[in-house]
Amino acid sequence: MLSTTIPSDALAQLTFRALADPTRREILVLLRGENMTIAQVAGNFDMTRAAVKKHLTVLSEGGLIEVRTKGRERINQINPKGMAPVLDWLGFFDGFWGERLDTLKSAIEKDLNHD
Amino acid sequence: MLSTTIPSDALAQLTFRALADPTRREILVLLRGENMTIAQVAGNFDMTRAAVKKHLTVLSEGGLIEVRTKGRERINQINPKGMAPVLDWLGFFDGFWGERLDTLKSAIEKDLNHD
DNA sequence: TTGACATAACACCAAAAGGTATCATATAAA
DNA sequence: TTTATATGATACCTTTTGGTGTTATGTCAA
Repeated sequence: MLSTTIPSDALAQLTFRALADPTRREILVLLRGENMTIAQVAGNFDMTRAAVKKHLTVLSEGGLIEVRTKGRERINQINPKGMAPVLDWLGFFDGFWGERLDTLKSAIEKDLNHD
Repeated sequence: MLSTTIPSDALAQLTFRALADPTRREILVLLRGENMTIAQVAGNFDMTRAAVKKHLTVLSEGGLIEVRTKGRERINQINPKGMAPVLDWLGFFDGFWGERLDTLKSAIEKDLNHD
């Protein structure tokens, strides 16, 4: 059965926006392995440090990373809780997906299997 | 446990982009209930048909909707399969996003069972 | 066939996004 | 203290995005 209330989208907007850029998603993949300073992140891209900093700011606004100061460095760290609004929004479609879809299901299943 | 292979992001880019705009997410919520022509979708927004058409094109490019012609009308219909690249990408972060993604997965799994 | 309607296909505009370059500031280290 | 380093902040440029308005095309119906 389909829900009738629309989830508050305002909460999710900044997160969706943060995820929309491939560089930012790549940064998340990097930070998944270890925390990094701005310079360390920038070392992985063919882009100025200032440009990387902008991406980090957007990620931070989207709640996907947290930044803590350590001396003159800024340590950027993934914030797993930040994905919650997106997952909530996707969850709104649960019933719909479940009712009709097979390809999506197999994608999810595949993921479940190699955990 | 963390995966080591980075998922192909090219596949997901158009989908993430399509989801990044609040109007487009709202359109998905609308289409979740019923299929609609462009005019019908536009009727739900304070925006010209042309503007709505652009959003529908982006959603289509992202694989999130499918359009079929019926006479002079274009019926826009949700394509749940289109969400798979996004869920795959999110699945890459299992260890981080943790329970919430698990919950989403189990909800979909549950739906699998009573098909 | 003719008229009404649903959409396509532009051209155009303003704002936002992604990027660079440059300079200032704070901190670690010599 | 002096010097090198890590970052912040600002200004500026270019491309993309979200939107409008107008005109053209195709299709249904009388």
